[in-house]
Amino acid sequence: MAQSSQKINMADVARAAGVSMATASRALNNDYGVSEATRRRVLAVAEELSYVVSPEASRLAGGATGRVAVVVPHISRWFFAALLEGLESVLRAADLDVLLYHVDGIEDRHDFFHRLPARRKVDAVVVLAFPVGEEEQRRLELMGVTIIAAGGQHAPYPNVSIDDETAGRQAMDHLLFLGHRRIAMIAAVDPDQPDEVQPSGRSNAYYSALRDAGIPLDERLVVTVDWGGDQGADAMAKLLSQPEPPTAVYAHSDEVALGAIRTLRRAGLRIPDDISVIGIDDHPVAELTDLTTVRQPVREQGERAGRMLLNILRGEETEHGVVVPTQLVIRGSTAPPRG
Amino acid sequence: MAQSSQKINMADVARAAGVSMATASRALNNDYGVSEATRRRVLAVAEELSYVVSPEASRLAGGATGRVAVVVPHISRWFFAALLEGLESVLRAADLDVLLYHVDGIEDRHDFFHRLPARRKVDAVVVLAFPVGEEEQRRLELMGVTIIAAGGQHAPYPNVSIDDETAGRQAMDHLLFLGHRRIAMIAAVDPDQPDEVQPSGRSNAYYSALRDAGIPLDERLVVTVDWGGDQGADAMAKLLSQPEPPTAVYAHSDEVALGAIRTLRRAGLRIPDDISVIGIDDHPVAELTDLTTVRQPVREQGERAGRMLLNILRGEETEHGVVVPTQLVIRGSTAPPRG
DNA sequence: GGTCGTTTCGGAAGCGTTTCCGTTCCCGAA
DNA sequence: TTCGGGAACGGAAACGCTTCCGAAACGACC
Repeated sequence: MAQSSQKINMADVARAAGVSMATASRALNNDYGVSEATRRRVLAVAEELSYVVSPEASRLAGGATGRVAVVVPHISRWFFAALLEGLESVLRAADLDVLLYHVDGIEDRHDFFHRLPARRKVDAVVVLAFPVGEEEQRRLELMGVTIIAAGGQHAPYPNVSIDDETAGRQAMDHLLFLGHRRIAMIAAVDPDQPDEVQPSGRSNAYYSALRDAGIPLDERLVVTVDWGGDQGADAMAKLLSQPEPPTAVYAHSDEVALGAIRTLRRAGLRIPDDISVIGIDDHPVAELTDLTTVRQPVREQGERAGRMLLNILRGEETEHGVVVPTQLVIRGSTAPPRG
Repeated sequence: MAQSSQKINMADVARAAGVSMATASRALNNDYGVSEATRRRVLAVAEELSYVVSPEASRLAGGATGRVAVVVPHISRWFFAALLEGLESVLRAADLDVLLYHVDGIEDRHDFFHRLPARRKVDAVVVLAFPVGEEEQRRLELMGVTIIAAGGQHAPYPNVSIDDETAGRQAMDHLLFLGHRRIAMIAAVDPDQPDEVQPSGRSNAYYSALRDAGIPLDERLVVTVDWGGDQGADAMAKLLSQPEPPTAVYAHSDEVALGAIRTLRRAGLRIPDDISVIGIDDHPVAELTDLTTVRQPVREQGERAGRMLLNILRGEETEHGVVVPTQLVIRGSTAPPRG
């Protein structure tokens, strides 16, 4: 049994199976043009010799890399990590390797698109949760690989995401349903994504909900801040300093909502008795802090994106834009206004 | 602007730089035997042509892959994501690509080590925050690649982490300093890491702190649960159901502490007036929820691990075991016991 | 000025596949 | 019996790099 466990290659397999390398290659790849008998023989020999094709050589000679690049910002935030987790799971199940490219900050991002380190290293690129600019699009296409997007603003690529406006409406409608009329909004923007100058779906929801409810807009009740808990806290402080503070706060995300709550608590206000707060996302912490929110299936978005990619890679048809549903989750941070 | 974006290879670069491929290769790889002037010229041309070496060809010919595998569990938890973030940043700065292998659950993990998908695909493997078993060690070594660990139990590899016992002592000593004598511990274990049967440093800290303070151990004040916020909540409920509840709770992690707090709040208890709670980690949410905790520099651990790896890959000397310091962060969830 | 040691550089042989062209073989149709 | 056509298979040229080995250039030293 003590065989020379030297590095054996396809030539060895071919020889042992009594076929040419060409045929061996075809058999090993389940390619067209090999008789069933031959294929079986080759496969058996390969198994016997516990041979596996060299991915490097395979790729060099023209095959696929079996790798996909994932570009993701802010990876230590739950949302992005969860997205990544979902994506990775289906990709790896399909025997694809995931090359991680974390881009934080606008310049980091520029750098990435400028250098395109993924070039000729992957079969596809998945852009997680950020908009792709014109110039960036061009460079991406230059790579000549499949591209898809997930979890974010609709890129011009196949993508999966939630409907932000609907999610926002679910939150606002809940507040309105409870009887609130003086509702503030803490809008959060990602400072690293300047493209997002146009009003977001989550903001639109605020305006349309008020309009539909016949409540006049009070500009002072809208505060826009950079994304983040601390920013949420600051925003809440600003809101609180007004002559007629809101009875409810609609925050664009759970983290921002948590920040707002901290300010509220420190100010001695009770939640939801004195003021209601609602977020969006259903961050795991939301459950631990009894925060009412609108849940979006984050991991699932990553998974869907992964499956989409798989389909495309296989040359199959696939949906182009998938929208996954969101859902109101009522917890302890919202209640009817006092009175 | 419409340049032919054809695939260019090293031969093109060499030609453009007026050198042979051999020299170009050496220059691109920062190899020995190229004059500084030549090297610069080659690099400039490469940049100009936005050329990157084909990892496949490079590897095939005997070079390095320029890739490192990162094995990480629970990626959507802040701790792991932050670790990864730090690691990735230094690795990418060094032009190494990161292959992400997410292993969740014990079987997933076994599967990984059994198949070792990273085989021949990477130059090194970084194991993030989980202990490596005997058998796994063997298989890892079989790969013949560099291996390091970060953020976790000391593996038999170069690694960086915190001193769990010290961290625990910082938390316990704070509670004791405030005057608490009836202190409970909610110990958290990772259900996916059965290796961790031996008492952890965080637990040891509890016992030694009590001993040093001359406080007799009350077994009923120790609850061990699986890691997680909900589990923390359950543990707290158990603690609360006792005839003589604690005046302070030491939780192994911030998430667990938050869970405990939820139970406390729901029970109508006020924090820190009625009961103090302290966690470990300084999860971003801790700041938002005014949770006193012991901070560990997570991102930094990832970065240090990355630099260690870089050193090793370069064949330089490097420290074998790095311990980064932790620090007590006093916020609003702890106070002296009610007198 | 000649010899020897360094340093820098080029030629070319692989590395292990895939795939483009053929070639052979077999079978049914004419 | 011959011929055409398709299936099965083989030869060999890429694929893009690294590296061994030797050549050339350049000083330094005697």
